[in-house]
Amino acid sequence: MDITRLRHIVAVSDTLSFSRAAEQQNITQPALSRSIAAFEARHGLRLFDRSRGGVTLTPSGSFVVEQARAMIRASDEFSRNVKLYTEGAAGRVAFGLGPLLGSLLLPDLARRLLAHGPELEIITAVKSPDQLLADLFDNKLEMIIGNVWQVSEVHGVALEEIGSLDLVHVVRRDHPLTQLEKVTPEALAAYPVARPVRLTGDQTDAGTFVCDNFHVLREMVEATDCSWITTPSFVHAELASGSLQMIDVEGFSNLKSGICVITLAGRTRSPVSRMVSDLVRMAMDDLGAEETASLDRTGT
Amino acid sequence: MDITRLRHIVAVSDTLSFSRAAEQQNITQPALSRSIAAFEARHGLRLFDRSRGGVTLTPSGSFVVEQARAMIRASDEFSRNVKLYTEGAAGRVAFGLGPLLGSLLLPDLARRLLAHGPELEIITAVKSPDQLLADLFDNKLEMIIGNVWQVSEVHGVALEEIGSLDLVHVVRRDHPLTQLEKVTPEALAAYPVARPVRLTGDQTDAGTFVCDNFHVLREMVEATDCSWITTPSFVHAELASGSLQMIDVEGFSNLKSGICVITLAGRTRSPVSRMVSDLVRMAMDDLGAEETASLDRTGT
DNA sequence: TAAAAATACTCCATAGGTATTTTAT
DNA sequence: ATAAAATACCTATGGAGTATTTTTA
Repeated sequence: MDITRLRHIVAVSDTLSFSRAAEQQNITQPALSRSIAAFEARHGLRLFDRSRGGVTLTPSGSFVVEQARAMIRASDEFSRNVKLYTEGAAGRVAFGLGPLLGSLLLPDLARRLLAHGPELEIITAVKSPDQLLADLFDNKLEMIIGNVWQVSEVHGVALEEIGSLDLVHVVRRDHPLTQLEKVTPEALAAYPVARPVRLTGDQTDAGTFVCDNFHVLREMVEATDCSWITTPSFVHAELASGSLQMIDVEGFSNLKSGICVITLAGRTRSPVSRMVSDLVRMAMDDLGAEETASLDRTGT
Repeated sequence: MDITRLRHIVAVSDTLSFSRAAEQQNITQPALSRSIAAFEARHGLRLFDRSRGGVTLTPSGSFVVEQARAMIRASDEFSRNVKLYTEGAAGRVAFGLGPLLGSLLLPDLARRLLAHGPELEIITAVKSPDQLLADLFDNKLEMIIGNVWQVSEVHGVALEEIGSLDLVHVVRRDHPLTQLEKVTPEALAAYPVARPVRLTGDQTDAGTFVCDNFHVLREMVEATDCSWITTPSFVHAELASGSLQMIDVEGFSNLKSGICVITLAGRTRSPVSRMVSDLVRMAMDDLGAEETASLDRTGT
């Protein structure tokens, strides 16, 4: 049952003329005549009476046209949906992020995504790396936006670098460490550490505060003696106001965190997810530029 | 967008194997591979990942399969509806009948029609012949089941005989005319006449009662001195009980009314209407046999 | 007689089949 | 090494074009 043929039928019904219908359908009149005749022969129905003063719909024709319109609507909708999906303007994607990237990117990303297509269904999960990986292997997530080091040793996944974040140590305003030109690791170890995830091998001489909510971490660091490794963009306002300050720790200069898209190896990605990771890449680039500017400003 | 191709896609999605899907779709594996590849190439989407341990759906594939299922449902429904329509088991027909045939046939006809297909939409109109013809020319009715003489002189309509009804004069029990072996037209004219339609040229010496409801007419004749021309079947019970009696009017012996299907000339009829007129024909044949038996019984 | 649909023929795109190669486990 | 998908090559069906005939108002 070719949709084209149904379009022919509806065209004749609309124009009540084989010639005009053919023109409208961009085929010749004989081709259209044959198309209609083929349908009539196959189904044993006469759709149109061609006689005195033109073409008229038979009751059968009227019935078939009604059915055909529904079919054509379905077909058009199919084409439209597939096209939108292919363009990344429709469809579903579920992806995960770590706490830092979630806090840093999601608000802005959500805005961009919603503007990108009204028929998108975006499902995000902000969790710890191991939970994200479990969901990825469970096919609950199509991709993870994460740190390179988190998955570098995991097998069965594919990594695609999409940018990097500068990482710096920050502490509260008037923290003793801000007095030092260069902070040694030993000096740093005298103060508690704030972290988004528990790290095996932490030297917890002075205490560790773990929280996967970066917004909470930020406020917490402002109010305690904790040192914290974060990206300048996320504490941009605090650095500008001075409520948080960067410190220069020996051996941690120009620390960067590679950000990548993590997917199951060998899996083809959806257009939507490509669109999302492109948006993330752009957001990262913007952040990079911003960060450089911000660092320059703070540095000079 | 060929539905066949969508069926191929869904089959692969269901079996997760090109070979098995091909078998299920009654084509060879290479043909199916090409079918899928063609879709993928045309839309720039990869539907399936063919790799380690078999075939898996990509997110795109999952999306397309979902859309395709809707499309296939629509297609199946289309085919089903057209098939049912062609068989006369679905669809709509509007037809008209005169008062006699309406009263005589419709109750039984309705029963048969409803049993014939649950997806039928039957619209009937019981009106006077001129109103029926007007509706026919207005395309409000597809056909009329009527008397031959009602339309014999009308142009633009086609007649198809489907049977005939015996007509007899009846009067109430103990009516003076029942005393006569043979009733002359003059004797008849001494009593009022019951009719379903007003007739130009009526000799209304003794009065005329016009009502297009045959059931009403029947009761009315039982209670008055009216004579009435009707078909024996419709007053079968009354003849048997004796509350109505046939009279033999000179010049009106073996009076018959030809019944026909009236349609607009040159118009192709719907399968449903053919089915309906076939049922009417059968009902008429049944009535004919019944009537003959009845007449024989009464006659002897 | 003129306009419109049907027919005759030809061509070509495409779906499908058979045989074979490639790939991945 | 084997099972399954992809490729190569061929065929045939059918959809569409051009030219022409038939129909009917």
